[in-house]
Amino acid sequence: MSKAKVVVGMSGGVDSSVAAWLLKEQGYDVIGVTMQIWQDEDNVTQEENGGCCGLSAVDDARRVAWDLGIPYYVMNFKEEFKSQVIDYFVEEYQRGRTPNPCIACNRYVKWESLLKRSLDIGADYIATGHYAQIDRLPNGRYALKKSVTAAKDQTYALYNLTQDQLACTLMPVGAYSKDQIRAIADQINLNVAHKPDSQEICFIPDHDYAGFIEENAGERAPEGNFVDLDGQVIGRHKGITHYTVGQRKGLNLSLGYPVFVVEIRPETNEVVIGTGEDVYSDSLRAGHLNWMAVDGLHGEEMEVMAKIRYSHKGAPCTIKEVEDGVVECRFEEPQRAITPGQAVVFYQGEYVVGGGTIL
RNA sequence: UGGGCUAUCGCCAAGCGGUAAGGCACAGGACUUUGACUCCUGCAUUCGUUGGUUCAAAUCCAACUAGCCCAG
Repeated sequence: MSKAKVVVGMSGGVDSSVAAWLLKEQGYDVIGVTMQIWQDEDNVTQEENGGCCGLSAVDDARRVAWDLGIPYYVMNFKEEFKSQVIDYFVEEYQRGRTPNPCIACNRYVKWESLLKRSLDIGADYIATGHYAQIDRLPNGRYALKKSVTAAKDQTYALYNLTQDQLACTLMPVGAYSKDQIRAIADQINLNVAHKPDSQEICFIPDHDYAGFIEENAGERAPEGNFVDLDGQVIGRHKGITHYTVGQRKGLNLSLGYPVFVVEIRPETNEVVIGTGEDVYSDSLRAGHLNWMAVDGLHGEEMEVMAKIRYSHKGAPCTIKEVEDGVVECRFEEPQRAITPGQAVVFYQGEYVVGGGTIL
């Protein structure tokens, strides 16, 4: 009988490298794959900390695969990445929303496209170096479970995976802490053992979001008014794409006390400004839902912990479906900067119940 | 054109003869999958200008300049 075959998405970083090694140790037939998703072949700017998907990725990943003695391929996913992640990212900002491109990338590129091609070449599973675990629950559904180290947990960015995708996915790193992973990398002499963690959005290495959006949209977001909650004009803004809810820096507004973005109104091209208190709110609505540990609410209310952004610790709230495909979430305590476009992910205990996009 | 008032960092603003508070903004850094939040650091040898009094002036005096208000 042949061993189960698994394709590991290798970014060249410590986590996915160790994931590949762990799977090999566990007896899988491991194939390393690096997804090429955004670089221009000719314009190779090697960033220092290379994001999750930097170009340096290929060299490092190939080296690791060689060291581990596993076959290695580079697959081109630029088209998928462009249409599913970059276009989405740009359009959301133009609509005055703040997208989370990593979630879209995970769902539509890393899983949908990579999984399909992996199955095409005869693989049984795909695997990544994410800090998350997958369990099959008594109700038969697959659900993400938080990684053993809460600090590194990445379930938030993976809430959108489907049952089919989860059924064919392995995340061996989720059972370890970051320190353990680095220790393993050291033990097996991986040259990437001390590579810094990736951070920031991988396709905008220079952090110039507005410039990137302008370049990809082919037009500059028009300037407009900053208004206060009473509708009084209090200044001019540089274009809606420069702002996100809760933002303080870069407003260039000197009112004597700190002010923050409370709301972005694409219809009128206004950015609403308020005090630190004005940016708190106790409820939200979410659409584009994806259910995980359960298959829906079926008209029932549910008590969950909800995370409203990647770094949020989570807050208790009750959720209920208020119309088809839309869930309302009422928090016990007001939450800061609930931002349209960001994901809200619901947890019960260690498991991801589901999630959606904040409306 | 008379009379009065005010001129201190990009904005607001302490200071009232003893050698420039603070807030906001801004910049850099830490953190970071929101250019988010938060935190740390920096940010007027100089007080509209020119003179004068004094050991010592942003603080007192004079003139000039600018702005505001009242009178016309």
